[in-house]
Amino acid sequence: MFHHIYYIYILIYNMPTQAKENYLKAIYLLSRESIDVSITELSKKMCVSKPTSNNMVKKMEERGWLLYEKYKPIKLTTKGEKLGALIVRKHRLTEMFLSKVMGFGWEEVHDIAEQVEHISSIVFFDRMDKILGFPTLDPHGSPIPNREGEVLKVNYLKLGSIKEGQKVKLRGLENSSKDLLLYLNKKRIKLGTVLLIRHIETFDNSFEVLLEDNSTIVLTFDVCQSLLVEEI
Amino acid sequence: MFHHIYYIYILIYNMPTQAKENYLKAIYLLSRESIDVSITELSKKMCVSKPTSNNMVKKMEERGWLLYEKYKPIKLTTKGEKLGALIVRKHRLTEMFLSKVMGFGWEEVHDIAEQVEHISSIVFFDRMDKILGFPTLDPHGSPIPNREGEVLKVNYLKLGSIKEGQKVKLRGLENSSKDLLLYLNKKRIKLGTVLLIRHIETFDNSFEVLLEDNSTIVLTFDVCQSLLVEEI
DNA sequence: CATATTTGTTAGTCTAATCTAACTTATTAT
DNA sequence: ATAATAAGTTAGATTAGACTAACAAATATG
Repeated sequence: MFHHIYYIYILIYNMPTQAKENYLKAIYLLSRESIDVSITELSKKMCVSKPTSNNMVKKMEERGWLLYEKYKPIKLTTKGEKLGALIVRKHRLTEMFLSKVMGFGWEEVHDIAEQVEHISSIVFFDRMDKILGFPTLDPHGSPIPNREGEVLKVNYLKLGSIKEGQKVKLRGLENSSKDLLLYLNKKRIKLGTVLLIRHIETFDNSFEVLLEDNSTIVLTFDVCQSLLVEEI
Repeated sequence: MFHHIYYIYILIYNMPTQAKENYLKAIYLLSRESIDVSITELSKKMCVSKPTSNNMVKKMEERGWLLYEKYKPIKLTTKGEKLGALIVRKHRLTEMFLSKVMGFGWEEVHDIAEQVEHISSIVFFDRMDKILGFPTLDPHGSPIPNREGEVLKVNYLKLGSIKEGQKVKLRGLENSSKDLLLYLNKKRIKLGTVLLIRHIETFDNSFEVLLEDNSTIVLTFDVCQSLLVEEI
């Protein structure tokens, strides 16, 4: 008689709250960067106390989204992995939509997407996807997981590992901090920009780079390590 | 020394949570319909118990959003009125965006907007507004409050109050329930549709209406009371 | 190896938002 | 005018998500 109510209860129980979605996303992204996700690591990423993340991890384990043993790294289950990927999918699709359809700059999209990603409507994101022509990369060159949570493996190199004289195209960013994005704007560098490494200064590892407009700019090694490129 | 922290605290304290935004919106909309908002009324609208809405109303009064005296109707303050209007603004701008830019049907937009309206980014909604060309009405003909929370007064008539022989144009809806919208879709009636009242059946008050394609449809009085029209 | 440091856990508190049960105060109807 | 009904309130409980203080366990370091 009350089977329906039972199933609805189970359904709601298994829906991540906004907070849990954020934890899930954090664990997912850290894992993807091959970082061991400890309770401490997670609490740092989420800006919460250790007991808070500890507690959250236990609740998420109960829901079958991850496995955790004291002092061992947190491991997402298949279910948790998929949930995490789908949140990242919503985030990156939104970023792409904000950029391509609504005309926002790549430095503006993250903060807005951070809120939009928690919208549950599936049709909403499917429509974005369709309007965008089913993109595979977001405005920062990061891959958009597909509807099954599967991610295209992209294999770009850090500019810092490229040799003098090489010509490369900017394909992605290792970190998409607003500061970096604004810096790149100022230097007129965007995805697809062609860079020729004219000289690497051995003293401080800074890169002298020639742009297509024949202007030369100098990038610190730190910045170079944030730029993912493809040799051309 | 800690003045900044104090101000940030005050700022956050004065930001409505998602729940409070929903209460504010409900009170705002009920007030606009000239309905006396009692604790009971509010609890019904919000689908919560009376103690819950009672409690919430007290908290909102503390924040200076409304005035309440036992057994008397809830009255929004200027601040509360504006906050409420701005949430409705976000909701209706979103509906318009979903309809005009993303191609959703007018029966689909409400549920999605219900979530999007809680996004705090101001630039996000301003951009929607700009892309839409600063619309004043949503896809159901309801007015979109401006950035100051001011609302254009629209003065449409209920179809039910129109006399036989009159020709009218559909301008808005008294209630935008999904059922009504789907029904109107089926009858091929949308905003702007011209209706000629051919005959009013005295027996059940049903309206025999001629459409521009020369087809005749019969609308119950209830449906007629939900249709806001302009005489032409 | 012993100690210091880092990591994780426990216990207890807090706020927001919800509930139920039981009660009080108005209003309405007979 | 009084009893019945509706409206509002109080008290106490719950859950999610956060905190601090204090302690325990593992790892790292001198």
